[in-house]
Amino acid sequence: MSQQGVTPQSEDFARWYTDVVQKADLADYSPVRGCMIIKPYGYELWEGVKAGLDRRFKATGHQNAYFPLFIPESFLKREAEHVEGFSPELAVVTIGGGKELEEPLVVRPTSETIIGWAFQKWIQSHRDLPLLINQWANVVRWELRTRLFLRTMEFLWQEGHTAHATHEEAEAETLQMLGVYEDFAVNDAAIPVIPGRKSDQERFAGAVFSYSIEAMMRDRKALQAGTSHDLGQNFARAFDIRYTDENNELQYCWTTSWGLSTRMVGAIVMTHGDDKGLRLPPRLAPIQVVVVPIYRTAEEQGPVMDAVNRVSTALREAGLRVHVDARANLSPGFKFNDWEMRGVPLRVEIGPKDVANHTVALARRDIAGREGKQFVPQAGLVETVRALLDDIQASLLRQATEFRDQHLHEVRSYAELVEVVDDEWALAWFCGGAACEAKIKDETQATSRCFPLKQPHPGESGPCVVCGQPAREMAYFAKAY
RNA sequence: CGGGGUGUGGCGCAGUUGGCUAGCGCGCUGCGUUUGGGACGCAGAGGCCCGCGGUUCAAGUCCGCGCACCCCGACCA
Repeated sequence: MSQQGVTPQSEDFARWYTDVVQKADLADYSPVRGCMIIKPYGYELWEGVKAGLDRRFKATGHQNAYFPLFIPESFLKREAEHVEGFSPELAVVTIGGGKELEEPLVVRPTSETIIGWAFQKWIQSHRDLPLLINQWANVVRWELRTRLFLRTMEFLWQEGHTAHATHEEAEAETLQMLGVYEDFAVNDAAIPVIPGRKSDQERFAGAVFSYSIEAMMRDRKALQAGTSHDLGQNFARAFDIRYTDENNELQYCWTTSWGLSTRMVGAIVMTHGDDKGLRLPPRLAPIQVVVVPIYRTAEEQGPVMDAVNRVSTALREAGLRVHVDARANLSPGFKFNDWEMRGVPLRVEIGPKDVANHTVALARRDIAGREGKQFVPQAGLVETVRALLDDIQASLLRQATEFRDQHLHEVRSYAELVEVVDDEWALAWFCGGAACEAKIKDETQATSRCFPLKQPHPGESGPCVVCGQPAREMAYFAKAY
C-alpha cells in the first residue's frame, strides 16, 4: 500500500539518500550527466546556509565581490602544484563565437588564480592590507562519479580569499574562518564537527596547510563539510601580489582561501535524516511549522479554517516560517507523512476538537510517534512553539553528537585500526607520512580525515600506528565521501 | 577507463515457445462521497515499446550494430 515512503536507511543507505533528496523535492537530475537541478525547497535550504554564513562573514569584516567564470588557461599553470591538482578535472572552452580562441578559457574550478591576479592590481601598500574578500559563485570540476549535492560537476559555494602582511595574520585568518564554519555547522545546522588539519596527502593543491571540519554521517562515513587554507606565499609569488611595508621595502603577501559548498545540504540530510525522511534543524528549515487543518463537513470547515488562519498569522507575525497545508484532496494522514518526509520540525494540527477546546495538537519531528505529540492551549502558542523549536534544534545536535561519539574509537595498533575503520572512525597516533597513509588507504579504503586541533593527549607523543616512528599528533581515520 | 546490469505512458514494473486492440500499480484530469496517522467510487487522458539495420506472413519479443543510463573497482568540496 505505502509505496510513497523512502528506502529505509538500514536497508540501503545510498538509496535512502537519493530517494529522500528527490522525494523531498530538494533536487532533481539534469539532462547533463553529473549536474543537478536544485529545486525550490532545496534551494531555500541552501539560502538558509548562505544567510547564516554571510552574516558571519560580514561580522568578521569580509566583503562580497564577484569574479569571472572564465579564467585564462595560463593562470592555472602559474602555480605548479595547483595545476597538477586541478588539470584532470577542468572544463576548458576552446571555441567562442564560432572561432577557435587564441588562449583557451578554463571554467573556474576555484578562483585563487584570477583573484590573485586582481589582488596584485589592488594591493600596493601595507595600508591596503588585510584585504578580506568573499564570493558566492558556481564552480565546475569534471567528476566521473557524481551524487546529488555531495559531488556534482557544477556546484554552488562561497570562496573567501584574503591577503595579509604577515604569516601570523594569515594563519589567524585561516583558523578564524575554520571557527566560523564550525560555529555555523554546530549552531545553525546542528552538525557536530571536528575541526582539524589535513595531512599533506589530503592538502589543497597549492596550500601550505589545509584545515577542514569533518562530520560523521548516519552511515558512519566522514564528510568534509568545509575547508580553510593557509596558502603561504605560494599564490602571492605566482601572481606577484606584493606590498610596500613600513620601511618602504617590497614584501610578498600571505594569502588564505576558504570554502563551503552545497555539499553542506547533503551533510544536513545525512546527519539528521531517519527512515521516514528528512529531519531539518529549525534554524535552517525552509518551513519551520506546518499547519494541517482537519475537518469532516462543511459546517466544521469554517470554524477550523478560522482557527488555522488566526494561529498561522500569529506565528508568522512572530517571525516564524509557517506553511498552511490546505490541499483539499488529501487526507490528514497523508499530509502528516508527507511533511515528516520533508523534514518540517514542527506540525500543528487543528481540528473540530481543538476549536471546541481552544487547543492545537503539536507533533515534533525529532521524536517519532505519539511521544512527540501533545495538545496545548492556543493561548500563548507563539511562546510554546518558539521554545519547542529551540528544543528540537538542541535535540538534533545532541542526537547527532551522541551518535558520533559512539562511533569514535581511539586505537593503539594497526590491527585495531583496520577493524574499527571498516565501519567507524579511528583515532590514532600518526606520523603523517605518505607511505603510511597510502598503506592504510590501500588496505582499508579509509583515509586520514584530520589531525584534530583539540588533541586528546596534548603534549604527549606516541608511535605512529603504521610505521611505529614517534608521532606528535593523533589523527582521525575513516571512509569518506 | 576495466567487470556486471537495464532501456516499454510522468514514476515503478509485467508482457509466455514471436500472433490479434500492449497491460498492471502509483501518479494525473473531472464529478461525487470522504478527512484526528498514507481514503473510496465512477468516468477519462496519456505509448514512434531507446535508435538504426536485418530475419519473418507476422517483432516489444529473435539476430547484428549503435546510443543512453545504473551498479562495482583507480582521482576529488
